[in-house]
Amino acid sequence: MLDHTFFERDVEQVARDLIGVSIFVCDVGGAIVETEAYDPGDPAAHTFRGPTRRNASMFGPAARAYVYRSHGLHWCMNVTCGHGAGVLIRAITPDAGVAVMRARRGAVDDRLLCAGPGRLCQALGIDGRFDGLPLDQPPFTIGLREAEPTITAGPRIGISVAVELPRRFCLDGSRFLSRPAGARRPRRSA
DNA sequence: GAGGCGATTGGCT
DNA sequence: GCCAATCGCCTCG
Repeated sequence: MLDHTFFERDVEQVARDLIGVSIFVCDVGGAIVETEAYDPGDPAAHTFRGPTRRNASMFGPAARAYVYRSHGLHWCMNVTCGHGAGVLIRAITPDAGVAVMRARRGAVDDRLLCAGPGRLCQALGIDGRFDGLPLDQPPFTIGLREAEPTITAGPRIGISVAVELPRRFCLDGSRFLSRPAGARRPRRSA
């Protein structure tokens, strides 16, 4: 189990070190394969302009969930690192509870079950009620990674400022990324 | 108080 | 490739 000191480090390092870490919600989940780092000095971050009602949990304790609604209909989850910094979890491998994931997501290709922040939250049943919850307590379970992964860094997805900063981290060779490592535009086929 | 827009996704052309 | 869905948050007046 990762303790809070893991999350209270440089946010880019946390984002790298989360690749390969398993995350479950009520025993549904898998290994993280794609993350993005955000901090308050970053124009692309929700916390760039200081605390607001929405981003309050990002300014709270580290090692908690920051869950926000995107485009009015999707939920996305970050891991908080304290002081307005956090790591967006963009994709995991569907390892445990795949039948539950398929039921929640509808009949889709398994590669797309958790390939994207909105898809991932839908598959794990994460919504606004999870905002601010500690990650080291139920319904969450965080597992240690088994081996040192090979990681590729590249530009983040879906932002309009600070687009060139290489703050997206992907597990090399994963089939479950929201789009290929290093790419700059959303995956089209789906 | 009003208007614009988004750390997305899925469907249609 | 383009665009709608959908609504809360944020900015500005």
